[in-house]
Amino acid sequence: MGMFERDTDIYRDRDALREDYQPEQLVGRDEELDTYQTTLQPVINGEQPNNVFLYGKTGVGKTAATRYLLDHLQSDAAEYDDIDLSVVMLNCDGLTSSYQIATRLVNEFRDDTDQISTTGYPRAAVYDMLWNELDTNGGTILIVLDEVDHIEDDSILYQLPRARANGNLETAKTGIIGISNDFSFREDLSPKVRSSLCEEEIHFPAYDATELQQILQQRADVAFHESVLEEGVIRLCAAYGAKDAGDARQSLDLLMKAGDIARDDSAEHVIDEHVRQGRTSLERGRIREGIGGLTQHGHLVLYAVLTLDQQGKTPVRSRDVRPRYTSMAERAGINPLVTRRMRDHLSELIMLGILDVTERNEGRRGGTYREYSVSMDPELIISAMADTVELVGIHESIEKLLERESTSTLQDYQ
DNA sequence: ATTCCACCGGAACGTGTGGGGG
DNA sequence: CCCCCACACGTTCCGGTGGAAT
Repeated sequence: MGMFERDTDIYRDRDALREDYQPEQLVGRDEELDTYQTTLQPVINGEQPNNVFLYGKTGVGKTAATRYLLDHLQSDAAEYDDIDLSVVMLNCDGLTSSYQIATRLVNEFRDDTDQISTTGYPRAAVYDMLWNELDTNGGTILIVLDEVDHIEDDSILYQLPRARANGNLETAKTGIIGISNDFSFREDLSPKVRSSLCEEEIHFPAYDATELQQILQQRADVAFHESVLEEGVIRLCAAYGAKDAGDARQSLDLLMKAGDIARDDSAEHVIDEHVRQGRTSLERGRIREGIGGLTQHGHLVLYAVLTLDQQGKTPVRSRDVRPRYTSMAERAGINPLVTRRMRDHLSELIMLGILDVTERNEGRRGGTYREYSVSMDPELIISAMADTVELVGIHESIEKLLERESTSTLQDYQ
């Protein structure tokens, strides 16, 4: 027997729980798929494709539906000699500008050996390269921009649909499929862009609890061997996704995590307890990821709120976070940021789900302000920070603070 | 209805970093 | 080598906001 043994596995096909798994049937999206299919029809007819705008919360099947239909579209298009269809899918997460999108698109069309840098060129030069690539490729080109709301300027969304009219493209017919979690993104678009990008709109509503359970069941049937899942596991995972507005992805991630934990335990069944452990583990990962991406100052601000929380001083308004933050910065030998900037860091921590905020208004006497509190187990955050953050002297301060917590002598920090 | 508080958050501007092309 | 470009992160300035107080 070697060092590695095959796990006696509860899984039949674990990949069925992965996000990129493509089930043969999409649950609960019949209407949306119908409309979607109709808007793609022109492609098969060899006409100029429609631009489509899909919106709906995360994990409601927008991307899945797109992949599903485009797969079919591509294989069906292959039946017709006069149709030359290319599909480019680009996730805009982490890309903030049209410029970034343009460079990525150029690279999508280019050989691995011929990639361009994502910075450095004049904007117009990148667009020229893009038109060039599109025209060289030719035919019908569908460009899917997933999470398109991450782009902060309209430019590419304005340019792409008009490229042909503006004489930048000769042969290629392009269609854009924009996918967004954020409906307000649509409102923020300039009217010209909105009318072209959003000529067809499809709304994906959140899954309800029943649909979520159906989806989980469908995947679980493939993923696990029979009767591995204990009664209630599916329901628990579905509830987890449902609390955050019908998010199937979250539910599936959790189910997979629970399965993995069960497997590590060499358990024969996945039980509620595994799901609960999975939740903590996912949560931990999320925090770690969020914290890893913070600036030094972001860490200091977080530390400030954490220590205040440990002293029972939360919820705390930004005004009262400030002195703690400055003294933290001093300890670390770093110049503290200006108040305005500190508030930005607080907001960022909220976006990451690490802090909570409530808006308060005391009117003429007190004015409006926000109160911050720690939104999850401080121990989790502290352990994540200990791993990802290097700030001389600060960890020690925190640890002392936590120890002294019990003896409640905290003058040091007053 | 109007005033006023306190701070929120947008916007314009500055600086440092890293990659371009010629 | 030079100067150009985009971008992340900060600072400065300031108009906006919503509800208690008047």
